[in-house]
Amino acid sequence: MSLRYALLAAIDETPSTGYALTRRFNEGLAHVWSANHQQVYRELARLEKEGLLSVTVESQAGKPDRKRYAITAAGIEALGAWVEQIAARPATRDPLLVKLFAGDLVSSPRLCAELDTHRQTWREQLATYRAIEARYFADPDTLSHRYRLQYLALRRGILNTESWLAWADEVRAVLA
Amino acid sequence: MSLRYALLAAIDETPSTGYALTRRFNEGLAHVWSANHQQVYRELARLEKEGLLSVTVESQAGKPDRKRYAITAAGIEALGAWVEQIAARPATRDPLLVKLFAGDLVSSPRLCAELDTHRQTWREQLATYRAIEARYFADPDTLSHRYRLQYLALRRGILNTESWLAWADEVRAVLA
DNA sequence: CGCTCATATGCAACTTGATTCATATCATGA
DNA sequence: TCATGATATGAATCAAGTTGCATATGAGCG
Repeated sequence: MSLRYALLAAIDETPSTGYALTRRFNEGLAHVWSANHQQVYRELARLEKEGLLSVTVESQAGKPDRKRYAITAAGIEALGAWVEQIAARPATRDPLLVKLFAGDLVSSPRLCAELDTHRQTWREQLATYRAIEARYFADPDTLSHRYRLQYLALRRGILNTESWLAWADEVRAVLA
Repeated sequence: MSLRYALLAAIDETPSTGYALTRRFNEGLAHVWSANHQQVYRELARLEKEGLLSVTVESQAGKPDRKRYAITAAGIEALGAWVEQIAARPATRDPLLVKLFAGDLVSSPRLCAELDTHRQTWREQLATYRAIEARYFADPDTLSHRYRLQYLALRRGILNTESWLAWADEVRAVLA
């Protein structure tokens, strides 16, 4: 249910095309909400049908046409109403923890190997987040309200990744 | 896809009924994988049909009949095969972060109120985890392999909740 | 006697997300 | 010339999770 609001929020910030939004939801916004292009296009079509977004088709020389979406007054209202509601925290569902739970069927080296793979991903992720932090949020005090909040979302990504890395160290120590 | 393996693992540990499993997946196992009773009963029926579980109906005096499930050889094999595969990390999808992203539509006090609600949940959760840690895992070195791994899953729950609380403090400091 | 609560099980409809397939333009390089 | 990759869009199908509804037993309470 949140994809639509994530799209509305992103488009509220900058009117964009499905293609550009897809890229954001797989890169810069992946620590907030991720979605593939099929999902994005489907939801954009729905939102437009419901009048929460408006479309303009743009012809480009040398490239296929594209549709740029902008948020409507109804869209802003819907987004505002959703944001005001207190949402329940999402349930935890993590295959890696299920594996630990089924753990006496796996050998420790095997588990360690999987963990090393993930650890590598987390390290890279953390480096990316830290780069963004240094590049765009070096001085949080000077940020506008909007970007200060986006910075907090990034901080969440950083703290989360750090906590996975710390946990990986604990696991390694126990399995060794 | 992991629900079935979480069920197999839980039943491998102790043969149980759908009712008991549902309770575990909403309480003691909620930090690993959560599921409601409809999901549990549906999946148990499938697993039995596929021969990964066997059933025994037990009559009880004064209470409805219940079905106790046990894992079969095929079930153990399927679980083992799944555990060996390296799984991709699940994508992040958090409505709370979407709200921050849409943040200039919310007032800070409103966001703080929501955060305080969640913070309360996290505190209680952390207390529960710590109680389990003290009660069952006081001396990790003496645990069997199986319970040592379950302890690591619990540790993940603890680190995760702590990192949310730390983040909540950061948010509070910025919004104040 | 009817009410609610805990135990115990399940179906059906719906929504969301993942996967597979499809189409079209143009630039670049082999 | 042909293949590849980036841009740009979407339908169709499948799997997983959510929500609503349904049923049955017995205990305890007013």
